[in-house]
Amino acid sequence: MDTKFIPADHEKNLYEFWEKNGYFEAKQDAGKKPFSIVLPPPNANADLHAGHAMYVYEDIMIRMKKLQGFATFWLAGADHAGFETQFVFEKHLKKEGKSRFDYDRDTLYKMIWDFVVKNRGTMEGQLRALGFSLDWSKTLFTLDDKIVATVYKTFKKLHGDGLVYRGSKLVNYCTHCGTGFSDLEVKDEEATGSLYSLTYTIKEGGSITVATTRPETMFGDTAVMVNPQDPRYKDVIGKTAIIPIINKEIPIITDEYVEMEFGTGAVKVTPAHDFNDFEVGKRHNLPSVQVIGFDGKIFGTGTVYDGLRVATARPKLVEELSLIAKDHAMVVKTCYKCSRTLEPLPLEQWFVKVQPLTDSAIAALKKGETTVIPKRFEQRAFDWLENFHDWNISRQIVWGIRIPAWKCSECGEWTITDGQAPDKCVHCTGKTLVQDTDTFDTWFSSGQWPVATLKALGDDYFDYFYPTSVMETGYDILPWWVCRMMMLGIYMTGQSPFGTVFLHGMVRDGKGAKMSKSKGNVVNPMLMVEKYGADAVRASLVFGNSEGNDAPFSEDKVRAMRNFANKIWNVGRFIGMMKDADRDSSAAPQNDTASKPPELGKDIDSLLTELEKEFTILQKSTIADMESYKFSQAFNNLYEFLWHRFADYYIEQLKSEAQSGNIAVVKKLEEVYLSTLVLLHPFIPFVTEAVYKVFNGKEASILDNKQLHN
RNA sequence: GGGCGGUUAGCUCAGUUGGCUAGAGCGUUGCAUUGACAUUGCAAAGGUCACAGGUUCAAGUCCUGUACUGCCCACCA
Repeated sequence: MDTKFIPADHEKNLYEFWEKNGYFEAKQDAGKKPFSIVLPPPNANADLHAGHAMYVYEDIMIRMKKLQGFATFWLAGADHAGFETQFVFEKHLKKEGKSRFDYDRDTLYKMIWDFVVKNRGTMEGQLRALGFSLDWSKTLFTLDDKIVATVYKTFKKLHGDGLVYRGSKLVNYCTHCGTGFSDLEVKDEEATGSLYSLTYTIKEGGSITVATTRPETMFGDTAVMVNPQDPRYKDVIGKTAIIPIINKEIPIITDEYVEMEFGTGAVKVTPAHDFNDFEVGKRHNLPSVQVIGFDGKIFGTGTVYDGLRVATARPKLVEELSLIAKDHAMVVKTCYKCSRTLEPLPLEQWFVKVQPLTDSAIAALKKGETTVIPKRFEQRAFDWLENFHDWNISRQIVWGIRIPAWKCSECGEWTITDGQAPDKCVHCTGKTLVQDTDTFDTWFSSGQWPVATLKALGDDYFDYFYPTSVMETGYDILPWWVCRMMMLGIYMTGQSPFGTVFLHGMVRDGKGAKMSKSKGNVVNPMLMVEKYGADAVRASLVFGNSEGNDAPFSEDKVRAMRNFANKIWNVGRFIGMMKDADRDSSAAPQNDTASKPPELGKDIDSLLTELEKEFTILQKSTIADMESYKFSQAFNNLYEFLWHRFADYYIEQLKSEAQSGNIAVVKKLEEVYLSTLVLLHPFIPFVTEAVYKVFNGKEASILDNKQLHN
């Protein structure tokens, strides 16, 4: 054995040994209990970041359950990550001086496909480097035919059950990225904007002034609104206001929604470009006039403003009308990808009517079919589920699963299929059908991931492993993903897709600050693996943290854990040397103690008993802690025991005895040491397996150890 | 405006159902060492557990309030 544990000399070989010998392959076994986790599929196209390393909790659970004799299955997969990937690809195109508009749909799709396929191996290699015991023999991709087939089927079923409808609503639309988003994808930015006073002449005489942050939308105004209780405007209700420049006449109406104290107490109503106004418009049967296009430019006003972007039109209008502005703290909705301001635009989309789905998810949580750990996140799940709006699942991008809906050119109705192009319209039997150009929101398909994957592998897998045991992921995607998986999983199968939701925190830098490129504090986990080994990286994320809390990640901490791995290695090395010494001394002719059994001194005897006892308690508490998802505590106890009790105390106390040839002492040390390795293995698989092999032979694996079987 | 966290050694954090003489990692200081490991060992310094009340034989741990701080959500134009 080397004097140091050098991860690079072992990790790759050990991983290959496990993978080649099928240690990670799931097998249904009627004699065993199943334990399954579906890996949140990382973006196929991107490198792993520190957050992905937190999936170590899944590896810990899987390896522990394997050691306990369960039939385990950790399902690997990759996500096409629709918009995310297309966004990256477009940046890539831009570098070559091109844009998405230079290609037709099929070509663009094909190009992105090749781009993703080329990069996908990187991510998978990184998961391997972290030592994750994923079953690679059953890897799936979110665009695999069988997965897509399930997504089509679900959509059709939802439509058939009246839970999917086509609706024209306002959508937060990014005119730069060319797509709309769901509520969850919108990022609010605090900003100091300007609140302008905009005056409309009243036809019957006088004028009315409204307060607005977006004067340019006045071209699309279809009413001016005041509070019915407002004495100031008593006389103008029902009269007609005239929009400046275009001289369009619009009514002055009343609605309780107007806050008298805000601004001037009068509001312009633009149903086509404001969410509140859209609702007001519906209540009062106001027409909706769109004046901002999907390209972000003003149109249809018949003025010089046509063709101007909002950002250009606004100052121009402010100048032309000499509008007076006041600083105003406001929230601007921006694109979470490109950070540009979003425009609310009217668009026909497919919506999922969420209430029946959220109801069943809430019920599953209430009756404990699924439990959330840490508990505080369960409340959050309830809050989300109770407040979901109908879910817009259409995205105006190419990279994704195209929606299997065809519009009839004759009757204008939609025909939904489970994938194949229909030969005729189901409403009027018309033959000219055009497929929707939109694709599904990625979360609509990934929301079906646990069901779709197991179904794709075959009913025997589905029947044995569904519902899965644990869903482990970051708390940040509880609403996006976890809630949707419950909603859709229950809808598809009648059962919640997982028994436990275990949420981990965000990885922070060494100072506890959010990692971000602009701050330059991003720690690359793969670099740390190269430098200090996967065991060290894994351990550093678990050690001294509390589950569900954000976890600081720093080189210092990784180094400390590297030292621990090395300590484990050297304890093994020392015990190995003692064994060799015993062999040598018993072979020595002048050794007369070899003929009689070693007599344990009283002190030695009680030390060994004490050691045995201490280990037994440790093993029990480790199992109990892990059952209750207190992985960090389990690991900290193991660390403390192996280093500061076993090595610093017991070995030091028993050192001379062992060196002078007391076989019983060496044997006991070896026994407890190897048993501790088994408990440590889920956390730091490489060094434990490496040492285990030193003691048990090259072909042995600690994963075959039966110490934890019942 | 709501909701949820956090506030414990110089730094980053643990502290499970109240029993703590309050811990860890890193950092700091001193000593040790050619035979498992300097990626080491031994020892030490360092905390009125944010603040104010309360419950209790006993509170870092439970309750109430305050301050500061972080995150999430929300249609005031």
